[in-house]
Amino acid sequence: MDTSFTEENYLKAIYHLSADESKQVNTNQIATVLNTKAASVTDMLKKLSGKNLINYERYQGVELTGLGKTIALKIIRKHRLWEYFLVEKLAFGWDEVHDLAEQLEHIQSTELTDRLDEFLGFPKYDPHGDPIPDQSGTIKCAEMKSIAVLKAGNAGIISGIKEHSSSFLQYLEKMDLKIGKKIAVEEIIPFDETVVLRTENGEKINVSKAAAKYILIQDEQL
Amino acid sequence: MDTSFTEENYLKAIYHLSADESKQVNTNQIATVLNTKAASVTDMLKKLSGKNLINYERYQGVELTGLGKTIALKIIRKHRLWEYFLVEKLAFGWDEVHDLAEQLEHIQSTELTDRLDEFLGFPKYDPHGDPIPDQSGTIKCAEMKSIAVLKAGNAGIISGIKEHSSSFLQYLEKMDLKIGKKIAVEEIIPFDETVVLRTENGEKINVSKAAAKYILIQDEQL
DNA sequence: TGTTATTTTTAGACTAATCTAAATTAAATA
DNA sequence: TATTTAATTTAGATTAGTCTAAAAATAACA
Ligand SMILES: [Mn+2]
Ligand SMILES: [Mn+2]
Ligand SMILES: [Mn+2]
Ligand SMILES: [Mn+2]
Repeated sequence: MDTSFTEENYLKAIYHLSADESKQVNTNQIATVLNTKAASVTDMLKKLSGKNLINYERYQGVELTGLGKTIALKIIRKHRLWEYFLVEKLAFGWDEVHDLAEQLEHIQSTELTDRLDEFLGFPKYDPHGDPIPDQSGTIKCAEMKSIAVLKAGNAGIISGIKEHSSSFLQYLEKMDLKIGKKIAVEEIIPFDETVVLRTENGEKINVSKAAAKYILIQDEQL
Repeated sequence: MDTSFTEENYLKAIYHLSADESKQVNTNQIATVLNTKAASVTDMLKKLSGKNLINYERYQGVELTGLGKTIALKIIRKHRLWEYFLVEKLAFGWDEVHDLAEQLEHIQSTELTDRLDEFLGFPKYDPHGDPIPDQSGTIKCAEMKSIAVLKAGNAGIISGIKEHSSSFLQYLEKMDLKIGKKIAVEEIIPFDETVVLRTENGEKINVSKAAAKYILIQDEQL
């Protein structure tokens, strides 16, 4: 029961696509996120199906089996632990670590993963606020909402993002909108729905509707 | 100018073989250390030659070009830095880290390598006493000799080993023969050439001729 | 030096992962 | 419902890396 680098990437892609949309995942969606062609995806789906990692019927889309989900979560665990390591120990910026983690997530050794986890102090969230699955593959999924749905007066702690492109990460960096920061919505300007945020130290930050959609907050600290 | 996982392993193997024997490396030697067949090696030699990473003429063996050596040293640098990380930061045993480093050495990013180096405090030697090439690929090659060639009364510091199998590493572990330990040769028993070592704290350790061959010492600390 | 043994290379085939182009199935819509 | 459009699958080819078996070159040695 060995999974190749490539198979792992497919499982991870299917996991993320089905988490976002919580339904059957289509061939073309997978092709898009993996930067490959639909024909290649079909070939791989047959292979993964043969290994009982996905449920697949021609033309009907796919979903992960229990085994497939377990493997996907192991990859995601490694990805996020390595991202945490790179930011916290090697002083990389949060916009610089994803591509490296894409490589490191394929290192095969649960022993290494678990020791890294311990070395890092069992972090719950990666640098982008995404939850890190524990040894058993369990994810602590905090209740989060986009600041685009908030009303004036609402408050919370920035806890996650829905967009991981480095241009967006750099935007947040520039705006000083960091994970863990406490913010309150002061007003929403009607004209273009700009969200005006107020931070704990009185700073005012204007966020466009487009950006607000991708910023997630949590009500209270756990 | 991109080198694949496989190409990197060939370059590394050729480097190590030519360091040991300091001459042309043969097809069969490479096949042996890489656990592959001579025919596969020939194919790869042609490919590496086409990329100017080795000098190769049919039936005459190979040697690395300057470029090939540079790449090999980068892989070795990464291998040894990761081994150091695994032992010093994640508390792995020195007999457990080689296979993991075989995977980690192929992670592509000089930025990561250099930051890891810094994080570790720019170590000069890996857990097995092998020198870690610096950023420019320079190796500090200390003068070492096998304790099998010593006479009674000679002394030095255990600084390296010539055999990296985990069974040998575990043997040294059991004998409490660690890198950095100061030892003196008390006597060499004529019958079977057993080397009797005396450590700084008065401990006596008997080492067989077979094992003595693989243990390297240095005269003085630098 | 001629013959045998060893090493190395070639020839041809295989697998994993990919692609393009064509065929098929399903979905959308007139 | 019939027709058009979009999504998906198949067919056939390609590339990297590997293999076995056979041929060719070199080395060993009688
Ligand atoms: Mn990431
Ligand atoms: Mn992340
Ligand atoms: Mn090693
Ligand atoms: Mn080592």
